[in-house]
Amino acid sequence: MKKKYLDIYHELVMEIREGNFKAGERLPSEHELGSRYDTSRETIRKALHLLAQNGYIQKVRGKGSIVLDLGKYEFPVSGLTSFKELTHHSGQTIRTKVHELYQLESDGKIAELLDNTNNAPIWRLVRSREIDGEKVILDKDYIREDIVPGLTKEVCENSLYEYIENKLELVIGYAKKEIVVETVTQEDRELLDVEEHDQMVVIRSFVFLEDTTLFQFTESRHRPDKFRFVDFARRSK
Amino acid sequence: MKKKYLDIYHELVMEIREGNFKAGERLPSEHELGSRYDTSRETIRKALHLLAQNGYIQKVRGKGSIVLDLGKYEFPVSGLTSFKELTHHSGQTIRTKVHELYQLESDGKIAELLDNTNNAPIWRLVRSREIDGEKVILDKDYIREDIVPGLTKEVCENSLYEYIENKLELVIGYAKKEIVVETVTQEDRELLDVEEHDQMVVIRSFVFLEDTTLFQFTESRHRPDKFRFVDFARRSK
DNA sequence: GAGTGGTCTAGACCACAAG
DNA sequence: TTGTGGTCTAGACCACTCA
Repeated sequence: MKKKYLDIYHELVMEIREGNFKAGERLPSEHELGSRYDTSRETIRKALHLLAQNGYIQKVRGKGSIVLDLGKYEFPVSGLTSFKELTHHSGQTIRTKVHELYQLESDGKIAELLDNTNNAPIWRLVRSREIDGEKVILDKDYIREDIVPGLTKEVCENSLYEYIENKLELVIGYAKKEIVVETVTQEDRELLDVEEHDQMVVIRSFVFLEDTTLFQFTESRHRPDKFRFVDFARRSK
Repeated sequence: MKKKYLDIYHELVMEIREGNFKAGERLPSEHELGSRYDTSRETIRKALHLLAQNGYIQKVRGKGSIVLDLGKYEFPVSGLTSFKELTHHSGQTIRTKVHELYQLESDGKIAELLDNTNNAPIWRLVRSREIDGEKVILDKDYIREDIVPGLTKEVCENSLYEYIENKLELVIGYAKKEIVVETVTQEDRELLDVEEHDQMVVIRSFVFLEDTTLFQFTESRHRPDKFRFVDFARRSK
């Protein structure tokens, strides 16, 4: 299905990134954009809604859509490398090592965690992440094998989500997460370069498909000096 | 302005909370809801979009809107009290103590942080939060006095945001946040019950009004054993 | 008063799920 | 084939900002 509003959204993102619309300035009015893209105002509004949700603009009634530059607000003091940079962007060396990959036959606790009613086998996957020569993240995953079959060491060493979304063509819908701080475990010490630290930042997630199926539980353990979480929050309207 | 879609949203939230629509079941179709509320389908869709954004339902094409119960997915191991419970809900005793409240005359670094071009005075506010008899959170705020005038010890001991949004009738638009872990400072030790901990979870935020004005910078320092952040994330469409 | 975004309507056609 | 949600239209009226 063709999504005109998505095309317009991507077009406007590009224009903002390239500086054709600058921070503090206003976008053309919705009426004007409607003419420019030869479409209805409601379709333009869908595109602008996406821009606002993703922090590119702020809509102000009576004035217009103001272009933002959230990147310019950098936090003082902490000169650490960002988590997003570490995991997604930039040319940092990330090496993944698979420590465990096997199927559990409906272990009681984990089966209950993932879904009370399902008796399918469950993958247990343990990986460490080495960034710039230091092993600082430990990822422990439990994944329903009936939904994500065919996992191999090679797949897990590259991007698991790339495999799930592109090869298996599953669509992830939503996730529930928590972030807490806990004491270092023996496993952390064995698989990571914990060094002098005695606490770890722990991110736990339940991950659901678009059709509401719960298929994965993840525990991601980060050495605290290498952890950073950045968030952009806005009221939902 | 009357917002029909907001009324419908609140009505449906109440029905879900009361169990009239149960988790796993489907809401009535958009067409059906349109008849029921005597409104157009697009207006119903706005209400359902809000429900989805806030984790009440998941829309599935061809099937319908499925009611979720994210509350039932509770994280194992960590039996700690949640941050949200601590700060927002429940009958826990929270006592706020104001340690500092005064105006800075355009201090260079802070002025630059809050806004390069503004020479208005800036409030410096330092508060500790005592929860169930332990002082575990230290909040340090810098607030533009021209936007938030009239701060008193009493206002800051109660809810600052209640004052800003209800008394001053300012509307907060969005915020940029980061979460990191840093070592305990001398100030933490003096104002909080740090005990044996040597690290703190630090949440820093830039807070903006609806008209894109940056008016506040906040540093909130939490004792790690009392910190918990819960998040519900979904793809924006 | 002119221009902006916010809400709302009454349709239309399309893609997907399930019987 | 029927029913569902997803996209899109061409209007309308309202609330707000600013000259």
